[in-house]
Amino acid sequence: METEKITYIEESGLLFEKLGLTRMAGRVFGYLIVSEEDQASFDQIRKVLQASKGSISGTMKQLLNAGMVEAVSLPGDRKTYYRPSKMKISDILKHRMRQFDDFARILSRGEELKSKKDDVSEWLIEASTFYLWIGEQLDEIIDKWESEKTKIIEEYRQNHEERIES
Amino acid sequence: METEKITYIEESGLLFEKLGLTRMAGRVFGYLIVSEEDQASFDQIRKVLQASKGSISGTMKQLLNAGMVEAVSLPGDRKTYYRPSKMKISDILKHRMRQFDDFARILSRGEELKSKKDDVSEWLIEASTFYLWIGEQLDEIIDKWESEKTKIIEEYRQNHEERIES
DNA sequence: CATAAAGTTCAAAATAAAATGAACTAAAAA
DNA sequence: TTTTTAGTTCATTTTATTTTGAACTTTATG
Repeated sequence: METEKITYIEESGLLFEKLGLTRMAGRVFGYLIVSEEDQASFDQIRKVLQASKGSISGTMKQLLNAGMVEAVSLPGDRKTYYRPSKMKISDILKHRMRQFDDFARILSRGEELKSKKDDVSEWLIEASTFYLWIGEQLDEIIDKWESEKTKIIEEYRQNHEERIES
Repeated sequence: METEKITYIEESGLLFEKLGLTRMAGRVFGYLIVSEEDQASFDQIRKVLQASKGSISGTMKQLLNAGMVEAVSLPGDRKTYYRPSKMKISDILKHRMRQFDDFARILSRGEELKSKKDDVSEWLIEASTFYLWIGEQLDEIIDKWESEKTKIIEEYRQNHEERIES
């Protein structure tokens, strides 16, 4: 495998770690992305990433659970193959936004626990309202994306090409 | 301190951990929120949370760095006091959105590294465009929030009161 | 049915992250 | 200037997370 791709796989690992997932999950996802084959077998992944079966087994479970990869099985072949799932990208965002809901909730509960109303209380109300509101707005935006994405992607593609040509 | 508040502080710790920060940072933030005093001293925080000076020192640095708390000093008093910062709540969101930029970037770079263009490539283009686009949309929404927040908060407040009365 | 390949499980080992505590620095007060 | 208080630093310890590897389960195939 090309050095560039190996570097890429490691960077993906580091990013996943930053996002609160595991490094190995990032490596597997990165590998599935840059691999030229449609899918990779368990053992192929294990060999490329030089990890143990146990580690790959646990990682695949994580990724399947997060909906980031899909398992593929073929008739007449007892192996399991994996590929990046073509999940709705907006679902990842929606999922991540739940973190904001949690944050909003804790701010709002904090406000309720205070007996004295001061400017921190004001701030807490403002902040928790913001997250409630932004959640609603985002739902609308995501609907817009789903209905107009072909057009939007085309616009971005043209912009990108212009930049390359110039 | 009331049991409820102690529970709250611990829950805040757990949430911060889930968000990728430290448990202690969450506890300190939670405490500063529910404390009835305008600000808390270093040693007061240390005592309430039963932690070492070293731990509090490092945690306060983290929180100051993340812009979540502010330090206050008073003339004729060598202590440093801390309070939750009244930062623009939308800035926290903006900051968190950088994670999505990173994610978009790695998807897009993965697409560039593939020599074969297949449906994973298509998906990568779609996904990375989505994050670019959503970032722009969010900036607009945040502007809207900043200019209309008083009105929006008032609307939410009324809704909340209605729910309580009924 | 017996064999072998493909994965899973889980206890133990390795690694990483966070907290402690003691020695240190800075700055106000006596 | 000396003392005291407030906080920082950092090596060590504690705790939590990840990985390994060997024994086990499952499923296909001769």
